Amino acid sequence: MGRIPCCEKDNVKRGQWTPEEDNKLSSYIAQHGTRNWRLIPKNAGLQRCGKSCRLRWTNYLRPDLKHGQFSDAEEQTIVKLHSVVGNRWSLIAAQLTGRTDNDVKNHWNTKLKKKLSGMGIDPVTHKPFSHLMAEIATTLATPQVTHLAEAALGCFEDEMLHLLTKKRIDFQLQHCNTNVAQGNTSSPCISTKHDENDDTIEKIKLGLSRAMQEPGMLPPNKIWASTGVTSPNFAGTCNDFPSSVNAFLCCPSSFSNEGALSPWNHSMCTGSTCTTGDQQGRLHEMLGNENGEEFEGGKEIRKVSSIFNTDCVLWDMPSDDLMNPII
DNA sequence: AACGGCGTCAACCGCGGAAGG
DNA sequence: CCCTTCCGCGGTTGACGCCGT
Repeated sequence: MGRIPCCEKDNVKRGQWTPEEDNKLSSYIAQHGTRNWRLIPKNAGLQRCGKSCRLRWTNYLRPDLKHGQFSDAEEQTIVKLHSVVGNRWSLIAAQLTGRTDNDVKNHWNTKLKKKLSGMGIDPVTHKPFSHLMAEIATTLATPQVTHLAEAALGCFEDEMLHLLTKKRIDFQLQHCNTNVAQGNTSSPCISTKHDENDDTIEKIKLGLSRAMQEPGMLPPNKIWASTGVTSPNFAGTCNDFPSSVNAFLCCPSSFSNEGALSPWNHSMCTGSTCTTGDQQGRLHEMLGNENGEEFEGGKEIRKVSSIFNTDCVLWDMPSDDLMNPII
């Protein structure tokens, strides 16, 4: 049972490659090319698995590879493409000159995921955490919503509190410091802040509960169903949420019904502005024809042109209010 | 100086699909 | 068609270096 191993594990070296091994592999490939990886280590005089040789070549030795830091533009491209194609690293890497899928994957896992999370965006769905919470709420009956709100707040409390109370807390701290500086130590700074936070939670819960009771709450996730695309990364549009939820969830007017064709508007608009022209061109090139109707060789078809909306902001707050406004 | 925690990145593993007999 | 082999992909692991205590 089981799969035949790609090589005899007893006879192959594993772990880090030495410069000598790199030289052997590089010079062999320079002479003979990369046909038949299984034979390459034997012919090149390497005690390595063919698979290991391929990996070493494609991820490190290839002369067209770019080593070093990812630029801002590259990061933006990764985030945008990831929001469209998910963890298809080879596809994403193909859009970045000199980067491998391993590079992109590592960079995503070590840097970009954290950056997005720090901004209050779920790196899996590319939606604000709070948006997800409201989305879950729409699937529940009204009596359950209060419980949901409580449970969800346990998950997203930090982000929501940050967004909703940052200005107020900043003001309180300033106010408190001023009092201390003036010798007025009777001001209950800490307890006031705590009470305000509790108050904010109650307001959020109340708002969410009300939101769930408004008509027309269910977001139109027919976009994906109608095109046959099976994506767990559904996102509704801003306009489909009631104002009480929209207040801290959505982009403004640019999310028209046309914009709703792309569920990824939020991630496309990370930060205060959206994709630049030439980036859009490359993405269009990758995603399909000028009409944006083709996707990856026709395997998956849907409209993509609306991904590249401009002038939108992630929140209805200035970007410097985000936890970590890096993009 | 020693240690532990953490982040980064190269490398490995196993699976699925393509190609060829 | 079926089977085998090979390749590519994405997830995971482990080594290593840095940093704080």
